[in-house]
Amino acid sequence: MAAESEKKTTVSSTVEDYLKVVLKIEDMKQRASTSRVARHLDVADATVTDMLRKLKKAGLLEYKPYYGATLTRKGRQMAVRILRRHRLLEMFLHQVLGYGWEQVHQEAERLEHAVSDLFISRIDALLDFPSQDPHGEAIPDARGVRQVEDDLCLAEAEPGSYSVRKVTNSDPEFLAYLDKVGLRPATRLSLQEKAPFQGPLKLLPESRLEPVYLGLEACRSIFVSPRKDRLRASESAPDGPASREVASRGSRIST
Amino acid sequence: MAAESEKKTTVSSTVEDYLKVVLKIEDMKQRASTSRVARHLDVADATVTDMLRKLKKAGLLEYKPYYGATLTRKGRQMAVRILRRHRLLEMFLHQVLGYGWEQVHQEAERLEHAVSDLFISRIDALLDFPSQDPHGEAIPDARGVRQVEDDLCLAEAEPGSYSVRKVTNSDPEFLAYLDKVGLRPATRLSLQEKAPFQGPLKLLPESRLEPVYLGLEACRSIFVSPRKDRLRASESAPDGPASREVASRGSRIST
DNA sequence: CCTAATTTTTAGATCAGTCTAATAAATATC
DNA sequence: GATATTTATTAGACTGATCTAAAAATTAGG
Repeated sequence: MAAESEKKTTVSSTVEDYLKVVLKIEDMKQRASTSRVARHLDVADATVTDMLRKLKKAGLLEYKPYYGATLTRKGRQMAVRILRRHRLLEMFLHQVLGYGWEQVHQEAERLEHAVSDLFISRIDALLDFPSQDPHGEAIPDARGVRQVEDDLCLAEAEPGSYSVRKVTNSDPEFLAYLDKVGLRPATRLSLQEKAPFQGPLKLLPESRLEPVYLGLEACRSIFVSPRKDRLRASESAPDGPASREVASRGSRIST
Repeated sequence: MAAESEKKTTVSSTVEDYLKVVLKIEDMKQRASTSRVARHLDVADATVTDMLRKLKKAGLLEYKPYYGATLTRKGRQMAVRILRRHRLLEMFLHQVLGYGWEQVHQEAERLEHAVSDLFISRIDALLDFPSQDPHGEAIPDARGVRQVEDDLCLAEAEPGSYSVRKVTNSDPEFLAYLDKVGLRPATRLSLQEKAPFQGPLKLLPESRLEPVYLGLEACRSIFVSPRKDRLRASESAPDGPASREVASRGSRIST
């Protein structure tokens, strides 16, 4: 009895993609329904129904017809492993091969299925075990542990001072635009105004003279953390501890 | 009319593998017969027959039933492109990620199908446009031009002084063994004796006190060039010119 | 030149991943 | 709560890459 512990199951890159998407959806606190998964992968709903059943049989996720999927520990573990590969690869492409942050996603998307564990551990060491990727997303460590991110969505933020923590959108056009207006991870900015009726936000990124107006929808993929350094005087210690390393972050990501 | 020039046809990685194998066989001056291709790819003969017909239809090779395949310019071009990717990747893994020369082949075999042209051009520059891979094989340049290698097979060599130019065997076990006995690209050695009746060769690699005995079969994958530096005095200029760069070679490949 | 051995091709299947069209279940609306 | 809308599943089919077994062509031997 028992046993069945560490089986080094190998799956196709298609399966890896399905797991990744389910993880992503679960991370967004949404239900991984057939159609939602289908939209993310750009395949027909029927294809997803089939595949989810196959993945259930393989023990990678639970699947309830007409409801959707939930990763099992095994499935989640595999999904996190791919996520780690993806983000480490992005960092590698950015730091070592000089890719722009808007270029890394596409390439990593293919490489994540092709590189070996050795490759991953070598680039991890070469990059000095980074904890964020070029978009500011946390890179799970070798054990699969993901650092908790403590940020808020710019679309929901009130006027004030912030730093960009991460951008959760991989569209190269969009990222290139953000770059152009000076909005990148670690950039400091002040949110000056929110126009009513789903209107745009008026932002002033550091090292910019003119404000930038950004649509609410676009702001949904930008996450920030409040900056307190303006109000040093009144600072107490309001929110919890947990490892933070804002400094190393800023320096690591740079341009 | 005319036209049909530069079509950026994209093929599956399976097709890339077939083209690569046909190129390899042609390079060995052999006929790319169904069964030979099948052996290289470790698939059934029938599968190859099918595929060769498909590739013929795609204009990548000529195919005569019961004879075999010949690459067209277009097919050869694609095959050389993969070869370039493969070898550049090997060099990258060796030089940048510290892979042993016996480890690089397997990884490159997967990556060559996944990396973009941008990736290739970036590592090419990073490595300063290398002309050989870690096994001493020529890396085609961006235009697909392959530097002519001028070497001879150790299995055919007469006793004398040589340098290892390349090793055309990707079996990690074998390469690890060569490494252990001090035989690597750029190693100087003297071939001291050839035992008769397909017997082993007695070799003395530089920086070795004891000779190494290597079977004839193993020697078939080692290629060497004669060293004249022993006989500096009597040196004339016997064989042709053509760009040679023995020096840069040695220093580039190193350990 | 005729048979035997080898090599290659044909025929028929399988598997993974995908699709479209039709049907069925769940959810929303009045 | 009966009907309409949306969401999912089933059914049937296709494509690319592969296999095995049987048939056919080529090559080799006497």
